[in-house]
Amino acid sequence: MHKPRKEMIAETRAKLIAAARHAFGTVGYAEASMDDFTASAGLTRGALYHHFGDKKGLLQAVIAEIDGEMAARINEVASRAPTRWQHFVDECTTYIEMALEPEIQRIMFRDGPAVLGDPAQWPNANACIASMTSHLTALQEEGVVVSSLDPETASRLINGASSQAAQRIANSNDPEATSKKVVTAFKQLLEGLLKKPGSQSN
Amino acid sequence: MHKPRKEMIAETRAKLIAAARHAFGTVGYAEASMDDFTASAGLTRGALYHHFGDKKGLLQAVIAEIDGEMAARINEVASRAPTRWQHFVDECTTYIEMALEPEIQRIMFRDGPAVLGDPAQWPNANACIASMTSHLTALQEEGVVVSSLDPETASRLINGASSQAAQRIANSNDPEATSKKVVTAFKQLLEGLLKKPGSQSN
DNA sequence: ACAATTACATACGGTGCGTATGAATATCAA
DNA sequence: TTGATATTCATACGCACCGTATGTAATTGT
Repeated sequence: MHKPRKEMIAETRAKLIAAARHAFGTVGYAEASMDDFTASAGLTRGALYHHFGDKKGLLQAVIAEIDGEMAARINEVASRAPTRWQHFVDECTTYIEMALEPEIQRIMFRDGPAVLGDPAQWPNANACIASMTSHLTALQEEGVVVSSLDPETASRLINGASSQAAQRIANSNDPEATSKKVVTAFKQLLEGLLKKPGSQSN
Repeated sequence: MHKPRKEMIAETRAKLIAAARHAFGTVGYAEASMDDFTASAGLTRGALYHHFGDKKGLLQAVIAEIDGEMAARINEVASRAPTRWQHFVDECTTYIEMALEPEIQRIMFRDGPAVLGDPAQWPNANACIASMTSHLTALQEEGVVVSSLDPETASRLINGASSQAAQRIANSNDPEATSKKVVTAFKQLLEGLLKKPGSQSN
């Protein structure tokens, strides 16, 4: 007896996910040959179909993994910030930073939605949104943010702006300069959520 | 002599674009068989490769056509609005409305970016953004909008939020109610761009 | 230890894409 | 008018990829 069986299974699953993640992140989902990247993991498509059903299933698994990592990074940043509002802003900027990585951009923002549809409907990948939403509700209760808006809706809109922000930076030929411009514009948008001192209940 | 040749060519190009647009908009780019939708236009792949090079080229042509229509609709709405700021807001909401159509959502926001990459880099499909950008610059010169932000950057961010807004409405099981929530949240974000009365030069 | 299940590889057929080739028609010059 | 040329599009071919069906070795339960 060399290894417990459950371990072997988890290992092959992990190898397949890792190989697929690399392939999807570099050449893209459509161009990634199942024969190729399963072979690069020392396996065949047989294993893939057995564990994940089909190519889409494997993409779902990859996305779930990445989403988990993103949520972890966001919660990590979440730990230290002076005010809750600053905390929220940091979450957003962290999100933008993560979206700068080509792998995340490609898998989570381009191929993922194209293959699996609206990310809001994904069952396993909404941890980041959930975090932002809960913080927004708290900010509303504290009276920092206008109470008229639905937190999850706002989170989604901000998310859309974030991904555009990241793409703009990533595709720029002067990332430093555009990064500044993008972040200031982004923060400016966020200020629209703040309750103005002179207004009541809006 | 039945028809001038140039007309025949334009006709077949139009037929191919129309057939592809329908196929891409319904079953999606990846699932759209070139044999199938060229046949539905009474042609074969031979014509497609001759005129558009490959499947991606045809997608580009479809996108260019849709982008032209979107720009036309936006400029149409642009004609009448009391203030320039209201004009800008109307542009955004019109954009959201257009993004509600499944065909536009699928082709312009999902398959398009997945196949052709960042829409900001598309050579032929930026008319809507250009319009919004020019209006933003005008608003800055009038002192309505804060001068610290780059107009095109802001337009892109707003665009990202808009597409998310549209997706949220489109995938809702109560589109009426969520539409209200989404639009209010969206307008709230836009207010972040407005210059506050009490502040100077920010 | 033997049956049954599981984990994966192999083999096969079908589909869709890109290219190379071919045929028909229009254009143009003499 | 006519012959040469170019253009439009169809047909034919090979290849890569995907999904399934089947086979096999190893592991688990009894």
